[in-house]
Amino acid sequence: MGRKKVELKRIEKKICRQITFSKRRNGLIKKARDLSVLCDVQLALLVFSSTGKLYEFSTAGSVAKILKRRRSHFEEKTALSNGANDAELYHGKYEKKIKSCAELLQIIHRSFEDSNFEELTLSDLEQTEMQIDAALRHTRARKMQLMLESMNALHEKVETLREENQLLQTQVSAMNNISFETNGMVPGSFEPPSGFPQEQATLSLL
Amino acid sequence: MGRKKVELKRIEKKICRQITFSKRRNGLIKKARDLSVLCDVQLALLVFSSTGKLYEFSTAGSVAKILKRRRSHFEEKTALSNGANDAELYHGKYEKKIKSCAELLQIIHRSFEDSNFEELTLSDLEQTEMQIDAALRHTRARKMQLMLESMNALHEKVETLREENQLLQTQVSAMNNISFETNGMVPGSFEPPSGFPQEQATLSLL
DNA sequence: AACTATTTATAAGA
DNA sequence: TTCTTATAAATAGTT
Repeated sequence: MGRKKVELKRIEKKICRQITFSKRRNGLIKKARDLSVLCDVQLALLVFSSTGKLYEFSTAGSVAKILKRRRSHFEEKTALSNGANDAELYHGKYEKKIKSCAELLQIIHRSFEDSNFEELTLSDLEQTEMQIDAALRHTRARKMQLMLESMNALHEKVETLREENQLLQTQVSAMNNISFETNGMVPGSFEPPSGFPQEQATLSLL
Repeated sequence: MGRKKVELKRIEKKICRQITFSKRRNGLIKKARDLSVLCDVQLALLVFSSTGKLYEFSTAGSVAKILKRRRSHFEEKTALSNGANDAELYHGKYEKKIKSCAELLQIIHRSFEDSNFEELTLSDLEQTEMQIDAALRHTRARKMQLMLESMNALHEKVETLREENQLLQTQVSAMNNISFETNGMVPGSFEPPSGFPQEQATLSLL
C-alpha cells in the first residue's frame, strides 16, 4: 500500500528501514488499539528494534497486567489439566512420585542436562521447581528421621548400660558386705572402700 | 477499508464482533510479521479474546524468548542504576544483617504484618526472599550443629559407661577368684572379692 | 470461506 | 520529522 509494492525482506538501507519501522510501528499500534476497542479484547505488543530499544503497547493499562494475566492463564490450564489442587500438591503427590534416590537424582539431572531451560514454559519450570522442592523436603525429612532414630538408639544404649552398671555395682557392694561379715575385721589392706555407694552416685550422673 | 466506515467503539452484535475479531487478529499478526521482516526487529503479540482465550504471536520462536529479553532489558537498566552485582548479594551481605533470633523474627514478622505485599516492588520482594532464605539456612545450620553436638555427647557417654562396665565386670570376676582361693569352694553366688587393687587401678582410668 | 466496494495504510517524493 | 499523494493492502458487508 504505497507507490509500489514492497518485497517481504529486510530493507537494506538503514535510513529507509528506520523510517519504515517508525511508520509501520505506529500503524501496528493503531490497528492493535482498534482491534481492542472494536472487539473488546485486551492485548499487549512488545517490539525490540534492531538497535535494542524496546517499544511496548498495551490496552490493559500496563504490559505487566497482560503478562500477569498470561501467567494466571497458564496456571489455570495446568490446574485444570492435572486436576490437582494445592493441597494435593503438598500432600504427597510429588513425594509419591519420587521412589528412589536414583529416580530423584535422575529427575534433577534431566532438568539441568537438557539445558533447554530457555524453551520451557513458565508452568514447566513451576512444576520442576515443585518437584525439586519436594525432593529437598523428602531428603531433609529422611535425614532428620535417621538422626532422631540414631539418637534414640544412643539414648537406649545409655539406659541399658546404666542399668547394667548399677546391677554390677550392687553386686560388688554385696560381695564386699559379705566379705566383711564373714571375716569379721580386715585391716585396711584392700578394703571395699565405703566410698562405693558415693562413687556409684557420681557415675550415674554422667 | 470496507464497504463503509466503522465507528471506533465496541461492536455490539456478538457474531459480528467475533467475525471482525478473527479477521483483524489475522491482519494484525500479518502486519506484525511484515514489520519484523522488513525492519529486522523482534516482537511479541499477546491477545486475550473477550471469551478469555489467549492468542500469541512472536517472531522470536517463542513468546517466552521475548519476555526473557524484556526481563534482561529491565535488569540491565536497574543494574546500571543500583550498581550492586550478584556476587555481593550472595557473599554474606544478607547473612551479616541477621544478628539475633529476635532480629530475624522481627524481619519475618514485618514482612507479613504489613500485608502490603501488593504494593511492594519486585526487588523489595526479591530482597525479602533472600533474607528469609538466609534465615532459614542459618536456622537449619544451627539445628544441625546442636544435633551433632548432642550425638557426640551421647557417644561419649556410651563409651564412658562401657568402660566403667568393663571395669566392674573385671572387679566382679576378680572377687569371685579370690573368694574361691580363700574359702576353698563357694557356690557361684556373690563372693568376697579380692580383686581390689586391680579395681583401683582401673577406676583411675575414668 | 469467498467476493468486492470501499476505506485505510503507507512508499516515495517533497 | 511531517505532509502529500498514488497505490497497495485490509476489510465491512454481502453471498
